[in-house]
Amino acid sequence: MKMAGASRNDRLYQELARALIAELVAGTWPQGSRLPAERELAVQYGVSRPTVREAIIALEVQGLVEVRIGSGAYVLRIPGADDVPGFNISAFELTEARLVFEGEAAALAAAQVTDAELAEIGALVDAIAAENLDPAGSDNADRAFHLAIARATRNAAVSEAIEKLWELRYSSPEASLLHAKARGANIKPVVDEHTAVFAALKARDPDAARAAMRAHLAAVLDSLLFATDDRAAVEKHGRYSRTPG
Amino acid sequence: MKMAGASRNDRLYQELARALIAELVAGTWPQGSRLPAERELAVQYGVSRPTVREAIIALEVQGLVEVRIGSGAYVLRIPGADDVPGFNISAFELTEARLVFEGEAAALAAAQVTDAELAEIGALVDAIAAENLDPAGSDNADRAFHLAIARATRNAAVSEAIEKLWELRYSSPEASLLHAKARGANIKPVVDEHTAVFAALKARDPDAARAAMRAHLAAVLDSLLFATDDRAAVEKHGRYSRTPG
DNA sequence: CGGTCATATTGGTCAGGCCAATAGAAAGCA
DNA sequence: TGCTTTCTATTGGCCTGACCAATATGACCG
Repeated sequence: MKMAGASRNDRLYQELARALIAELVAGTWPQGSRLPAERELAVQYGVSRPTVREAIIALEVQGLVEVRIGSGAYVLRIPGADDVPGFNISAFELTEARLVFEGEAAALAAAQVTDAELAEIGALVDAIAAENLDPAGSDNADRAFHLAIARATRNAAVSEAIEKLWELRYSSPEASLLHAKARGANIKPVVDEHTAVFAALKARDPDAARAAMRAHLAAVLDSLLFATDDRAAVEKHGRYSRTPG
Repeated sequence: MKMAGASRNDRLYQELARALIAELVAGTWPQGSRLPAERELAVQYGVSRPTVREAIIALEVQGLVEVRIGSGAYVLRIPGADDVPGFNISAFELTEARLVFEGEAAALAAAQVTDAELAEIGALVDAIAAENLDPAGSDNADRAFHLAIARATRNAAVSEAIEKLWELRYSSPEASLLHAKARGANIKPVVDEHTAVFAALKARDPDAARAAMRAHLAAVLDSLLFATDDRAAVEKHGRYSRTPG
């Protein structure tokens, strides 16, 4: 199997799912049309039928296709085509907003976090480490980590607002694309940064938590800069670097 | 296989996925813990391993679990634990969140704001003053003032998140009720507070803007306290009063 | 011309197998 | 004793091949 954007350590079905989504975006199979049969896709992509099935299920769960027994898989929607709310928020804006907001959330959480939540967050740090071994892997653990901290503030409004930021990330094709592109550049540091945030929370030190979270997201911002040529974005950057107060 | 909530014409993996999610909700496998091995689940539920794999992939795509090769599937989050839309967000939580987030937004805006935006914001201060003369008046100008500042950050993600907070205010019956109740108690000061924020923006002083915005929302928090008997909420308050840094 | 039925196609599921990564235990070493 | 290395059982990843059920297609017949 030879697919663009693919990487090893990536489970085959994810690789295939990405390839199929790329085909959807490319217009190979228009909305409402039928995908090739599972057996056919298996031959085309050089994988087994179970792998094809797994990839199609991944698309199905995302609401991209609908499978009709005995008939085939039909395209429900093209990813990134309809998303009305997904304005054109750039990955920079998003990360800058997160830097500011999640930094404060971390500070609040440090003063509120319970032992149970600390255990949960600690486990997520490990999960992130595992997740990061795969350069093209998902960011589920990463997201869960940040949302867990937001929840630890005990303020539903805070966690709702931060969740909103993550939603924006996924609804903005540009943002999620650039993030994916930037992943491979900042692997090991990310683990240390998350560990630092966790340590500050564990110490229940609000200022340290804020600083650690800001440092982490500043690093993410840097990795985004490496992944783009947009000089305007580069210049815009920097205005969020300092710490508040 | 005998599972609650199952329906025919339902593919087996979907049925299984639902059952697994039910287990998650029931607490069978806590957050961070490992699910039974695929082979084991297959025996437990009387299905084949491919079906178990498909169900787990469905959970994985939804961000519920994370699969680590050679190790197992680990619970990332419990569905329904966090995704309870903000219908029960208290006015205190909301205002506390605004204090933190809008404070930072004001600081960012101070460094970015244009003369045109300053003129707009200045006009809104007057509008707020006029609005406050009417005890039964709306808070449209107030809202417009805060959103204008959010927009002046030049960061769509920031303004989206802050808009989200205002949406929560209106979608939460309790919050809007208490806000209405607290009106009238803090009329004149509110005008001065907004004027202070405006002055800091005009001076393009980020720290002053943050402080002014925080002071304003801290005052709102106080007026909310006067309007309630909830001692628990009163005690909870105060933890956001200090300025960061 | 329209309805019926046989058949090919397609997804659904299973069984069983082998490989690679992981993790925990056992053995070896300092 | 305590740390490192090695071995092995466990676990997920992926494949082959098969059979069943639902669907779609086209030939056949009234």
